[in-house]
Amino acid sequence: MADVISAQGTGEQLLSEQETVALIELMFFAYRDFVSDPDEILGTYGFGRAHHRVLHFVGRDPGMTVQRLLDILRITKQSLGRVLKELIGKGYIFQKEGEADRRQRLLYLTEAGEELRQRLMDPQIGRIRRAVALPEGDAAHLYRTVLYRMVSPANRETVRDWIGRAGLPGDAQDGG
Amino acid sequence: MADVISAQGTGEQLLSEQETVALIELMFFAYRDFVSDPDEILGTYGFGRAHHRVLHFVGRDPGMTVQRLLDILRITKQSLGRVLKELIGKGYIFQKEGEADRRQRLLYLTEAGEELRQRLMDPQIGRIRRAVALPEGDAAHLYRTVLYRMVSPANRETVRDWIGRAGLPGDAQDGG
DNA sequence: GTAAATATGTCAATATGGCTGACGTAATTT
DNA sequence: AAATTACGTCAGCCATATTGACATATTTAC
Repeated sequence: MADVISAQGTGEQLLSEQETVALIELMFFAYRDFVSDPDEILGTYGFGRAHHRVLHFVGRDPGMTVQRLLDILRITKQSLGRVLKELIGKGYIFQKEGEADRRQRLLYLTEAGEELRQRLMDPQIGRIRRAVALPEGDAAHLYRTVLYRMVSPANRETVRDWIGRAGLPGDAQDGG
Repeated sequence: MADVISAQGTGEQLLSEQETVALIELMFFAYRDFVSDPDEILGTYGFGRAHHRVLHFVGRDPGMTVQRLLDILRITKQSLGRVLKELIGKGYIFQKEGEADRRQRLLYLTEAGEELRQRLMDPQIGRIRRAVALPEGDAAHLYRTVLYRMVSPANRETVRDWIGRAGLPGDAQDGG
């Protein structure tokens, strides 16, 4: 870590281009392997990554509306439609009419859905736990902070609201 | 950071499921935004994410073979074929017969290719630099370490060889 | 020197997961 | 009563991946 360029005088340093490129590529390799385990499992069910996302987020917030799911996934309702239909058809998700607003079709996981969601998540939990199990300080905290700061400022409030309960660092003062 | 479960007695701690799920989701959100800037630029060229990957990796290792590129990207040559043909056709990449082995078609960026690669990389460099510009210790180093440990052990040697020059931490003792 | 393996390219068919645009229905809000 | 919202669906298109098959040139192995 010798070739850093000093920055705003606040103690932070500007990463060299070479070091930053290494991080860009590590993002690619890490993400590739991060999704490889669930991908394999999904294959045996005839599902894809899109199904995983739906299962995961519905499981995290049971009773969510279709619109909320679309906002999180950032896809169109037509794209979601096919995936959702398959998940419902195969008995992993069911819908319930909203009580307050009967236009809504609130989303829930069936028992099979909960099971599959957990099965898909297990290898990722293991991978992350092992990755952050470092002797040097609080690696998990710093990792979370950096990932959070990778999110575009315009999206941070939404992300923060979603993650919420698991605790995020105080919002920093950068305009990325 | 209260609800951690102590682990192997080496000072590391096991992350709670809740905290780990937050990291899983942050991976998703961070990666989504991380690729959003290049995606926008690529659209104006009629290119997609696949073209970006090819431009990036060829630019990082000019003269690489097609096979080496396939190994890095982990796609089939048929998938690469179309993308490569478009990049060559539009003048961003050119091929040169290998001198030692004349079967090889070594890959290089044209000047336009170099320019586009840099243009696509710039916002990602900025995003990462801002994300790791933290007062708390060496955030970049820790971030790189964690990302590296997210890579499957079976792939770490390849990744390490690739990243190499930018310096990676000593290989740790986990069997992820 | 012939046979086998390697590096690359290409044709064809298929799957997944996105997209836009248009239209319809039911329920809620104004 | 009219406008808006929540949702679903049909149809077509695009990008990116897949498998399998086949061809060509070159290098390596026996």
